[in-house]
Amino acid sequence: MAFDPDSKLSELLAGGYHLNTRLQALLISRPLDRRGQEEAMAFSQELSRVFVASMSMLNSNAVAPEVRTGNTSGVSTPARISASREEGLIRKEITPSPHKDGYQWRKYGQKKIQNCNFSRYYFKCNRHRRCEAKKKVQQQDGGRGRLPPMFEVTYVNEHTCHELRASDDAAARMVSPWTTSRYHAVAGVVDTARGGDGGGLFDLLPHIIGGGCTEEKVSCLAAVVSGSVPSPPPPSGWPPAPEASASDPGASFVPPAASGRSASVADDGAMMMMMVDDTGFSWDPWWSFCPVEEAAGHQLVTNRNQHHGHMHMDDAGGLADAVWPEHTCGAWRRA
DNA sequence: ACGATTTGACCCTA
DNA sequence: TAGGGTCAAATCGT
Repeated sequence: MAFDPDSKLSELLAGGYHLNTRLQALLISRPLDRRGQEEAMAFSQELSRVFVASMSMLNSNAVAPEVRTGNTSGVSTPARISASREEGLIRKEITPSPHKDGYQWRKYGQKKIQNCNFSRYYFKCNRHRRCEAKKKVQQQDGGRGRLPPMFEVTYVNEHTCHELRASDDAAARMVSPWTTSRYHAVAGVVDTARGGDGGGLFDLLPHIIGGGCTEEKVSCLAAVVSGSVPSPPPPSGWPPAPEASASDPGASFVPPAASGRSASVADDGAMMMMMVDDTGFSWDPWWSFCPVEEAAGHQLVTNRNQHHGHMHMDDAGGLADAVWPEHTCGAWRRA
């Protein structure tokens, strides 16, 4: 496939602009609590990454791929950057901090490499199962003594987790008519509240999502409905940790903390979240609402090991509107 | 119990 | 066939 650096750069910058817009929306929407700050920091980190990638692309346009620029700051900024226009988009960095790149990675291999004193480590992006971004980390020989060790990090494939997350989010709004109408109802309330002083929100939302309406619920709903769910989400803090609602135990608003887990239900049982992807398997958490009657008395099926939460529902296309309730029921078994 | 990591085996390619 | 890359069962950590 041909690689067009100009359109890629344009795409990158457009993404950066979009990120900034969302960061601004986050900053003006409400006073920032700790989680808000984490979200803002995640956006900021993502923006930094966009800048670095953009500069990398500009550099690669100006110089031959193997001509690298130096950096002696000793911080997480890549000391040297090179970019390849080969298919698969390979990018190399020499850095003292190979793990601080704003993404979540899962190690999937380690190999002793010939003529290298250190093993090579293999990582995959852990933000979305279908994100094909990978990286290899190889500590360089000669980094001993007083000098900090340096690592060559080879990135393979661009992150697609942002788009995958966004499409998951979009799919969440296209589920069953029941769900869609509930989304719209919540959206209307949230929009109304945002347009005004927000004072009516706590009065209205309980009629939609049930009693025990907490700020936690409202902010999460607002995030979902307004599309400001971080994409990609920060490494931590989203979904909010269960303890975030500890002050309101009656609400039991506990978002799924990990893949393969069932979600919880609001205290009247009107709302729940679960994790499904378009392959029919349960994976990263995303947010949706579902009539509790379909899930009551059921339990999410999970397996152990890397493929936690494997639960094949059917081959009817995953998240198509009409089959959502069916999928939901297929994903649950009688307790 | 479950997510993350380790690590030997296997696969692919030059 | 050797070496690099990936898989996946076993193990670890919380």
